[in-house]
Amino acid sequence: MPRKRAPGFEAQREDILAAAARLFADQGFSATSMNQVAEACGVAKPTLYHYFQDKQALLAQICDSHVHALLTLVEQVKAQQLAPDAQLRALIERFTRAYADAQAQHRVLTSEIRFLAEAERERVLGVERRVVNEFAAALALVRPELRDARLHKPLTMLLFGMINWTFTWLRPDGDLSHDALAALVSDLFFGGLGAVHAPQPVPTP
Amino acid sequence: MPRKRAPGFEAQREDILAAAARLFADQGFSATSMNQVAEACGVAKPTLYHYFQDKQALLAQICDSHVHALLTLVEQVKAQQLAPDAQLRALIERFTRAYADAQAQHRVLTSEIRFLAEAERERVLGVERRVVNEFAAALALVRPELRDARLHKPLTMLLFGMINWTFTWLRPDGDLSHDALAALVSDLFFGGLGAVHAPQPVPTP
DNA sequence: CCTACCGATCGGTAGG
DNA sequence: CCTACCGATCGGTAGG
Repeated sequence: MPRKRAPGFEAQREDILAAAARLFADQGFSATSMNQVAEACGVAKPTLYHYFQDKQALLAQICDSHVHALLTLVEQVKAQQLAPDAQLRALIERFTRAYADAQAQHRVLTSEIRFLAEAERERVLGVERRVVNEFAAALALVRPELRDARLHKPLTMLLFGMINWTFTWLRPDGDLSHDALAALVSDLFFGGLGAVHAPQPVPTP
Repeated sequence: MPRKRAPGFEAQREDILAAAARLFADQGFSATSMNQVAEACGVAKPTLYHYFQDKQALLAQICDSHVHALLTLVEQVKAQQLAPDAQLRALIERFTRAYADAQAQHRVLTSEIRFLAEAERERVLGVERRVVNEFAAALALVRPELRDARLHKPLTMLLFGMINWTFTWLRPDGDLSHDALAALVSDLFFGGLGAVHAPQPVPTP
């Protein structure tokens, strides 16, 4: 019989995942102990093993759910059927905001994925690849000749670099809001696309 | 009397640092054991403690020497007294190349710095700040109104994001060389700078 | 007796 | 869901 509130298995599970994501993001997966996770959500260590098989399962769940959230976000934008420019701008804005809303999950996804076992890592990377491919396709609609020059994916990764790197320097309470940042990234990237010249249009024989 | 070769204290030290940098970059600082470091350079673990006080001293030395290499690189470009555009382009090219030449050190500097004790971390971050400030100053020479809008540092960090993020996707044996990447980053960033508009020119009262 | 290093093992703590 | 533990391995150091 619960004492204070309905236990809420799912709610407790989410609490644990959120606490783990924050700790993994701040300290790294390896340097974080299961005792720290337990303490952060006010339960004893063995309780964690009631909700998750082991430490890696926590990491896998964080990465899986966040990468699927990113994929859903891309598909939502795609479903809007915007013009190419507007679609790419929308993607940039939504991803910058997603980063702001799920900072810890995003950092775990990008930095701690190497600690997953191969099967889980490949599954997550597969979804990541779909997200990147959607971005690259949106970019190719804006500047088709960049796809012919095989530059649409490198440019997509440079864009992800700008967005993902913000965790190292952007202060949530600083002068620059995430909205202003999204506008800055959009302006910079769109302006830059116009200046990129495709040198060797590789023929496909 | 040495058996095979002159022992070379400094050479052995450099060997250890190189092996540690690679392991720390691939596995993370916490997940790398001193035994692994020792094994990677063919010595017994206690030998490591003849060259370095402890595991953290290895990390501190890697970060210190790499961040100073980056600072030296910036100062070399500055000493060339190039025109603003050429100087910023030179910085981008040199940093992209530095990343290619010292991939492991660069990844350790950007990802594992949190495992340093506060004093060492602050010392390294201080040098990093000087590097960023030099980049931001070079950028402000190209587009002075961006400094007035307080966008020169965010834009500098977006540039670092593009360069530093390459470790997640750029294959050393892939189609895109580091030279081609440097040109791509330069074109994209310079083109983008022209498109960034400084919305609120903050007056300094 | 010094240096440079090895085989063995220390006290503590990790995940489970 | 807690107390009490385990096999193993951690970073660091003893004697020789």
